[in-house]
Amino acid sequence: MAQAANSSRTRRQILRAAVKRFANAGYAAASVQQIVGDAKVSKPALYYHFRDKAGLFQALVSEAHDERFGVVQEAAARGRDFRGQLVEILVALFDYFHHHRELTRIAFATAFAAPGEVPAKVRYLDKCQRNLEFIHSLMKRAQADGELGHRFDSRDLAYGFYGLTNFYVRSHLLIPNYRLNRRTAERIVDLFLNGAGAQKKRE
Amino acid sequence: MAQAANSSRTRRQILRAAVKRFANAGYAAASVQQIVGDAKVSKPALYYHFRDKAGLFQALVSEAHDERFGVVQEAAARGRDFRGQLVEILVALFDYFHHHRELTRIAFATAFAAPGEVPAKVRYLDKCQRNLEFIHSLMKRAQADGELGHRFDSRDLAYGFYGLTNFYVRSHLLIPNYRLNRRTAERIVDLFLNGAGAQKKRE
DNA sequence: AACAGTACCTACCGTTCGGTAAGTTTTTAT
DNA sequence: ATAAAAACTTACCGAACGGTAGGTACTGTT
Repeated sequence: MAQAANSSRTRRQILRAAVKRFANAGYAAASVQQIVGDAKVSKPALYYHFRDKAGLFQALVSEAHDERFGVVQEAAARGRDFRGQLVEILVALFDYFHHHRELTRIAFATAFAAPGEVPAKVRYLDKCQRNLEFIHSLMKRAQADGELGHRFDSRDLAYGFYGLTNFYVRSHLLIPNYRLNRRTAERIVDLFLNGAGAQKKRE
Repeated sequence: MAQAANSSRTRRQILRAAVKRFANAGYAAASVQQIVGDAKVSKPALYYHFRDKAGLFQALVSEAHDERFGVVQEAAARGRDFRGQLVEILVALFDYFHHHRELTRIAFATAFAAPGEVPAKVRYLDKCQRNLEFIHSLMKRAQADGELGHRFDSRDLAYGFYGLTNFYVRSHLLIPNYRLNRRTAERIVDLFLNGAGAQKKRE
């Protein structure tokens, strides 16, 4: 073959199979035997491309987080005003999740997994923090620009929006019939900006 | 011994050890050998009290969910008005989570776990739905009573509040320095009711 | 032609897994 | 006193686990 090691056909097949297995069984319950079976390669082939089971998992999750982070940043750049940014971010996330359901499952499960369940190697928490910090920076800028009041601490706002978002995505993972489209994104942003108590449309 | 089977000393010891192991390692990675080791009982003692590993886990999670649901209902009954109900629910949940950190970890991890990771026996989804439906009923009643506008669908509101709540608890699980007290509860409820855009205190 | 490195393979390692068979002690019922 | 059920024990399965030793086929380089 003699391709670049990161895009070898075998490597890609292993990753594809691993996503499915990890998504459906979790890290601990997914066995490398099943993975190499699905990928139609031998076990040493897997251990040639990845240091161990943990390394395989890590490569998967790390790449997914980075890609998602990039998507969010691009979306934020597309937004005209603050509300537009939030909507764009949500739409982009919905789209990303729609096309990477299994990776998303893994990411969520990993975030909530018991400390000893998932290989401790990478600090997934850091990657999540990075996302949160980005949202936080948006909130701070919106407050500085006067697009957002100072009634709430910017960190609380970041938590609130992040939480709202996560929950909708999560619900969609569990109950896929809840359709996540641009209209949903706008509704969530309005709920966030105007509150449940708002009686009429924002002017 | 000859006690009621549900409160035998051995059984309680097994459950105590199991909570710790499942919370720290996840379902699949926690082994029954470790559990009986911690509990200082033999393996067949465990299999005497529980049908199998899945049954042990199920008993744990099921009881936790039911207890939590009861706590929420009692809290809601304590609230004077709608806002008070929401605040009371949050305070009660914060308190419950504070005293049952490990069980909470398990509950969250289970909710997000891959389908094949956790024993399929019980529909945990149903227990979560029950919680959501209860919140939903509060929202509907608040709308009927005029305490809440009709700008948002009651189900969206339930999702929103549930999501906000979950996220804060979750954050607290991951980053315990974020203190969850009554003041935090009130801030979250205000954010939910008035929205991030609100500039001044609710009258 | 000789060698080195890549990219795998078959076959197997020691360990640990969930679970059980069969026997023993303790408690309760008659 | 005795049977029987409950509450365990030690000792041990077979299967599956993650991981590896050692060999092989195929490049590309010298």
